Amino acid sequence: MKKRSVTIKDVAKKAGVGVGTVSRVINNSPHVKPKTKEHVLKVIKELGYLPNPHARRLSSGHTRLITTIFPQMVGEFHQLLLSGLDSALEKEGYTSFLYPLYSENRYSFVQESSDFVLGTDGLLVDALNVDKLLSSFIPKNMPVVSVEYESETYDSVLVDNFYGGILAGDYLSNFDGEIYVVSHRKESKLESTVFQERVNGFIESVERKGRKITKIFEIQLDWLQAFNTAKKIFSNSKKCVIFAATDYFAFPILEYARVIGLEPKKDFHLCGFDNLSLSDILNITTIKQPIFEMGEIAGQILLRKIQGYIRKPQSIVLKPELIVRKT
Amino acid sequence: MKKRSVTIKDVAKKAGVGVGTVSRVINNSPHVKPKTKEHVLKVIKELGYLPNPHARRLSSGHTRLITTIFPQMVGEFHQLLLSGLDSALEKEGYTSFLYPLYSENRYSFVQESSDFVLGTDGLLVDALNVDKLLSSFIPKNMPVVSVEYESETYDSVLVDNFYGGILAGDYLSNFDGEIYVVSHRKESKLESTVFQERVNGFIESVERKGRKITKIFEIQLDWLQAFNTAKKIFSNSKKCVIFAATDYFAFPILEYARVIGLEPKKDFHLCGFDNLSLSDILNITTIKQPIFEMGEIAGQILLRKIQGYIRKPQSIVLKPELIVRKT
DNA sequence: CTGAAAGCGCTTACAG
DNA sequence: CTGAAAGCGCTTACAG
Repeated sequence: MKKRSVTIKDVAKKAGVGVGTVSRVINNSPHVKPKTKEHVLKVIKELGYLPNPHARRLSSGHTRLITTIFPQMVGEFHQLLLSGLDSALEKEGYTSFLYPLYSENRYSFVQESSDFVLGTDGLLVDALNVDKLLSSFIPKNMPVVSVEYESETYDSVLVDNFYGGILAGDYLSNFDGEIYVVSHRKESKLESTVFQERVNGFIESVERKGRKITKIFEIQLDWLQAFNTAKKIFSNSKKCVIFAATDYFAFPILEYARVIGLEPKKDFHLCGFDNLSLSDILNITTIKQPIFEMGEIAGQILLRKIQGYIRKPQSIVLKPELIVRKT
Repeated sequence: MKKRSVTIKDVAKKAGVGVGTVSRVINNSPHVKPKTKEHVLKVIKELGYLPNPHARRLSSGHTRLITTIFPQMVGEFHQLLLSGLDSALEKEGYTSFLYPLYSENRYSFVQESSDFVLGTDGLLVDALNVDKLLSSFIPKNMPVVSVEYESETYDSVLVDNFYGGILAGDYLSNFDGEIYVVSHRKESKLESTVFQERVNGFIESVERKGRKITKIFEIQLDWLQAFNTAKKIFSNSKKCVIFAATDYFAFPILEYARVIGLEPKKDFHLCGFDNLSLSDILNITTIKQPIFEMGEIAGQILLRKIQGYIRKPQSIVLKPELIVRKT
């Protein structure tokens, strides 16, 4: 029932020019006489003409759009990653929109109706096993970059999580007390293994130092679970050192310790991972990831692939860094 | 240079049928003989055929896609809102992707290249002045729903923020001490006024009770700023009551109080807004918003508009609720 | 149930 | 600098 909207033909007719000319002006082609352009622009405004994006994309073959897929939304982390991505994309007039997989339904949706991914020029996948996720629904020639997961099929950019774990282990091994690890349990088989790698590095380091890990907890990405885990840890031993595989867990742990009157660096030691702003505020020792840079590099690679650069997929691995603060 | 991908014609030819038939099978039309369908499906698989979404959208006129625009990414809040939205959209085979406006560039991008919004069937805008944001770039017949902002042009669904402020005021006025408010300063003129309304309601209530507000702080949506604000507040007066216009601020305030050894409900009182899970963990008294419901209702309205339902724009206003905990 | 054909609204050589 | 026309890859009456 919605009345047909105004098309390029309507504009052409009213402006007394060919549709080609109208097309040129809306695409800012330099090959239009200024006077013609001005006139066409006026008619466009009068008619309230808005080019149909589907038609444009069908004939031009591109959209200047990128899809970004990732598991849960972790506000600050993604804002940083995406800012990095934006900084690369903007230069070429691209932008990205997001498709977070925070529910089962969303997992199946991407896999079943790849349609909306195919409707963009490229795909960035964060912290997910792209190789399994994409399967046969994405054509071979679709430009894809994997972040925080080392793909076998596509270019990847990630941080050396194992080494990050080593750094945390080397730091925490200096202190007395029982050693605990609080890590993330994958909620989907498709999530990447970054957490496992961090833990593996940590284990490696701790063992090299001749220490033992008392217990490893694996929980969901959830404040409350981390809080309750802290409760368990501190009920076992007041004197302890804890590696939280993400700052997101480090906060509630510190918080709980404070509630029961424990003092960081005296009663316990704690090292997080990520270096989110909250670890700065709370003065939590952590492993810093270059998040913005990951996004930026991923964007650059993606753009190159879209532009036709072909090469064997390779991985770019950035180094994490220990930031010692007051825990 | 990328080799032309396989089209519906290729499939038709190889399967020995017309393109119409291929179209019918990929669209799951019931008017295809099972045998034909099976055969075509086989050929599709052999050829690795993937329908071109742009062509589909151009001729069918729809995408079953919704754009969701909102300011910064606040992990949990949006995950809830979007889950509500999903629950409405999924029933009709729709899904939404996100376009957060966390940077200046993104603001101008939506406004300049409305293109990618027009490429979807509908638009959900959260916590933004839609009326100004959309201006002339969105055609009049585009289905739009506004959440957390009362639009003059479109349907809106929101919580009665003023009343929420009243609830907070009625609660906090019971306690002695200087009264402070920590609210959000808009980072863009286009952000909605929910925070202002909460504060207005709070002021109204407090004045009715014959009390006075000592100071109102307006800060960015940032842990550190809230933390530092708490520092200022507590350096003025140890005995105080604080209204944090979002739980996001309530946490660092509580945290700071704890660091300097203050005890909630004894030394100070605190009421947040939103009822995010962290306020539950930290036992912060707060004003609960029905976030999921907002998303769900918005989705239902959007769907109806897409389906052609036309009516005057109206607002649906939900009631917030005081949740008394240990602050 | 199926095929041939028109049409969706653009872009882009091509010829002038 | 500009117009007429082919083409992008589908969907959908229409006729059979």
